[in-house]
Amino acid sequence: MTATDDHIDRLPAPALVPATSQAERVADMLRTFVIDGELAPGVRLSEEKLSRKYRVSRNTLREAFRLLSRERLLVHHMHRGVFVARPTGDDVRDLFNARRALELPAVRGATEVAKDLVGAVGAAVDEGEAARAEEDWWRMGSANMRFHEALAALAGSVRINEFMRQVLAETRLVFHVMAAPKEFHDPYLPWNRRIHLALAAGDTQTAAEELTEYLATSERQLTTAFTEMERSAGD
Amino acid sequence: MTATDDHIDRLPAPALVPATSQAERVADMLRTFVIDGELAPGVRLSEEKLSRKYRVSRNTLREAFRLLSRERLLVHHMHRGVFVARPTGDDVRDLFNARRALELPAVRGATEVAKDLVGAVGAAVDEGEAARAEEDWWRMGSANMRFHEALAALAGSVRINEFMRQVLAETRLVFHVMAAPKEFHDPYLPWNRRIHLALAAGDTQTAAEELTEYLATSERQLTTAFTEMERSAGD
DNA sequence: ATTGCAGTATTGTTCAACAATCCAACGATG
DNA sequence: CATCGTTGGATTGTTGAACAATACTGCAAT
Repeated sequence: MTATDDHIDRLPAPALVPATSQAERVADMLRTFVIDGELAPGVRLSEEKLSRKYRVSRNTLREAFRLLSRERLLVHHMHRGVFVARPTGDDVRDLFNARRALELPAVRGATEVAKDLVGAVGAAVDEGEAARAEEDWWRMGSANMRFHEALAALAGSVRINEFMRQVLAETRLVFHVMAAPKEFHDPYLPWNRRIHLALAAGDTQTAAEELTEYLATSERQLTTAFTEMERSAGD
Repeated sequence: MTATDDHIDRLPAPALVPATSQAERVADMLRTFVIDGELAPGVRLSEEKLSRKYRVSRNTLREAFRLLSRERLLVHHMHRGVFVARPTGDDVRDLFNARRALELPAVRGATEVAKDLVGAVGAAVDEGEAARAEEDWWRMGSANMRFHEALAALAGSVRINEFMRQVLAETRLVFHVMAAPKEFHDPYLPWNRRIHLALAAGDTQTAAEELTEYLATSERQLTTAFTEMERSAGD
């Protein structure tokens, strides 16, 4: 042994050794189900059925529900149960406002930022194009989410990162409300490429302009589909 | 009765009639305790004692714990219990990064925003000065938080608003780690006034510059105090 | 068509029990 | 003296059952 214990200090922080609880595991599972669309927006999650299916007590299940409700993926109606969130047109507008507030400033300030953060943006684009080549539309959607996550990460705050992940998860719900996996992501891939190229070249101005258009176009596309949908549904 | 039911439609939305649950009430109470500093950072919250004191079952209490852990006000250590979060110097830096990312762009884009949002900013400043006149330092701190909350609200997203509230609540914890109520808020009041004046005049450029300085100064003040503190504590 | 009133199903909450784990104290060992 | 097992006690993790409170359904009455 050496005289000092410096090696110990270089080990990963204890927070990285999860030691996860049952409630968190269930929450993780449900979260992926919701994000993947296996649990459709609006469906009710019966405490009894779920607790029996996944062999956890109702109490533990309810702890998981609380976590996911705080993330807006589930909504809790008193004495009625928890439901998979069903975003409305107003939610879509709010989500895009939030994304503009997060992504645009992050891109604009990307000059004095570590290069590996920009690299992560490019990696997400690559991943998206690879998925597109294999016609794996689901993976393509994931890559697109990661792309925007990487943009927000340019701000350099883990809290912002977490919040952005949440916003994107909710955005994913929006896509599930109106089943349209391929056509919606398809035209945006080259846009992502252009944004990354501008970023890598240090041209944050162009990157921000492209992103602004991107978001406006995407929002318009979604909101029109939503208002159409809500008009026909809630006549 | 009239022929239509339009009056009904104008009533407040059902979400505003909370019908709150026990767990949420307990969470609300604990949240204010933490924010007000009645529960000091680092203290452990015993399930048994708290459940007996507030006449709720351990399970209900645990639901409340989950909510507050998600807000970073409490931290959950497996098999050890929940503790009031004790922010570190890294947390302080991250919090200020987040605030810069949220507040500065909101201020810069405040031109095409509703006037009442800017009005809310001014109201917070007034409140702060009124509190200062009465030497109510605690209320002054609250007003300062509301001021920054109002700044972030210029972005026009309820999700951003909620996130900002969370960030500010955590920031409040930082102040409790180092007990210094008055001296820390005191010099910032005139700064707030200048920022609001610039905003009201439509000079978002000046407002953003002032805010940038404000945040940098505040962060420097806190981080130096923190590193000093952590150096002496964890030698 | 609306209102009033069962009955039923589900959630809200509590309680008690046990398993799993951490922690502090003690002693053994080198 | 410092370090390392061991042991016992305290606290959390999780469960299952029970009961209360509430929402929903269907039907009868107006």
